[in-house]
Amino acid sequence: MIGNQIVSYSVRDQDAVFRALADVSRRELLDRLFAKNGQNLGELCEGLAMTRPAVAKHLKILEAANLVVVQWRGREKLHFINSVPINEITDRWIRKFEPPYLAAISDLKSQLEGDSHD
Amino acid sequence: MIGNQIVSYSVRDQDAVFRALADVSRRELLDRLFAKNGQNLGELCEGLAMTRPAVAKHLKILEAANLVVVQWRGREKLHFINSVPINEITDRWIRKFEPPYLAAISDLKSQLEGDSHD
DNA sequence: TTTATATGAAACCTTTTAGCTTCATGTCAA
DNA sequence: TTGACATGAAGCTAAAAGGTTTCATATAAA
Repeated sequence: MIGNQIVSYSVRDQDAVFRALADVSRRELLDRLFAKNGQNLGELCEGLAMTRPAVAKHLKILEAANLVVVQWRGREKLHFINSVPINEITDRWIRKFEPPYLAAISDLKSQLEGDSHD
Repeated sequence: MIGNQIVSYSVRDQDAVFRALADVSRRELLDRLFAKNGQNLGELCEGLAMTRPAVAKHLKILEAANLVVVQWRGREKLHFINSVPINEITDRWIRKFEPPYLAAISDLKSQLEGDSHD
């Protein structure tokens, strides 16, 4: 753990990440958090063609996949992006499907990040 | 187009890719094709706890997402990985969620590839 | 030409998913 | 302490997804 964020995921957990990313509404929520991190549920609902409980469910799934971490402030639940699972998956598929010189770049990237892989 | 492979995808098409990758059986099929490219349906079915029509359905979804391209040889349908959609998505999320020096690496990567982005 | 092989397609079933409505709980502020 | 606000939870419905069985079609080989 580094602060609140888990830094290494099992292959099993990666399934939750893939499935969480499969829904366009959830990707849109991540986009919104990228534009403005730390929003509460109410803010995240604004302008969406969905009810609040629906958004809450999506956020719960993102939380379960560790793509979003939360912090309570009084009665407000603030949502923050966690980029670690994304990077894990990105690494996996880069390594698998890119030509050698790109894999080398990926290795460099990992060294810069100080990751310990699998 | 470069040969048979489409090199640029719309945001709409990316949804098909995300959804295709959400299923563990389909990711396993991609893994198998990575280990040995150009397999036919029969080969891809071997040792899987699934019937042939099920595997065929999965491959159809991978095809629709352009993650797999096919080539007929007589009565055999050969399946090949297409890495382009993966790279598109990888790029998107790298750019969004990684710190600046990693985005810079991603830019370098793109230049090496000669991609024209969005 | 007949038989075996490789795949496609249709119909059906079950489970999961995405959404809703309604109600309950906890926290802040007057 | 009362009322407004922010969220959680339960129960329901409709649609999508993943799988099966059965049958049809096209190609290769005997």
